[in-house]
Amino acid sequence: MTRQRRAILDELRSSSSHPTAQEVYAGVRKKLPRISLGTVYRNLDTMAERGLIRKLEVGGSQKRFDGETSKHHHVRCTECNRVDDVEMDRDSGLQRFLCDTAGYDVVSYHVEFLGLCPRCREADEQ
Amino acid sequence: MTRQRRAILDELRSSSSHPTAQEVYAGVRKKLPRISLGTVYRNLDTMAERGLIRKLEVGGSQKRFDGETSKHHHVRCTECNRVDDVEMDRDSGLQRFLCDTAGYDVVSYHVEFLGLCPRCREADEQ
DNA sequence: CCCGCATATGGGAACTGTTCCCACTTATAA
DNA sequence: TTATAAGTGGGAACAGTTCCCATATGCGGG
Repeated sequence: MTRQRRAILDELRSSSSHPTAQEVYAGVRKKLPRISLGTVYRNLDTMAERGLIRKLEVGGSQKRFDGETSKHHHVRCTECNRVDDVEMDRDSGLQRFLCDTAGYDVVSYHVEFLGLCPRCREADEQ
Repeated sequence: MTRQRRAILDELRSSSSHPTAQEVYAGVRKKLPRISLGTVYRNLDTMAERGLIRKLEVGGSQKRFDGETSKHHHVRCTECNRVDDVEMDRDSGLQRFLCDTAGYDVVSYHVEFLGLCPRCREADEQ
């Protein structure tokens, strides 16, 4: 656990905004100005593999990361791509489909809601 | 409706594999060898905007397209990124969450299942 | 406390998927 | 036809990410 990895983890855990790698990089640079972008990507990947953090499977052109590893779903703003959490019980109705779908060995699923976040809705109304 | 656009639409409609832009390009080139990749991207985007086709909001590094515009969900193989359809009733339980979630104006949602497709499962077992 | 070594880092080059630009062509309607 | 709005091909430019490698660092054993 290097200084850099620690800083990246702290940054992610203290953020509630599901940042992209570039946003994590920008944040961590305030404490470690010489950290490289490659290091940020490398650590985000290895920590995600080890289950310390979560790499979100959402649409959009950039990957997003989450310091909260418990299972939950997301809303993404179709305009600014901001991602927020959705509180929601595990839907047991969905689980029924996990076993026998197109011959797949289904191991998980995720739900993404799409809509306008409060900021963008307000901006649109003006 | 140009020759090129027609060919792209035909290619998509005759495929059940949710191809990426590059795969569509490869397919269309059999009929129109001089078509450019830019034209494929341009037409996929405009047809998606006009609702002729669908741009899938799935994870993975490449966008995928679907000639079938009716609402349905998807399974993606975690190994080869192949995408298949999931037959599933609209889950009215989920609809309840659409109105008041984190202040968002939610307009849609999608579900993506993740797992191993038959081919990859078989390959893994060997 | 220091050594050795596996592992990580910084910097930049390379890669992949996508978008953009522009001179030229084509579809469409008058 | 011809005018013109829209689309095309080719390639350059971009953004996000991964890779490479010489150097540096964390860490367990002596």
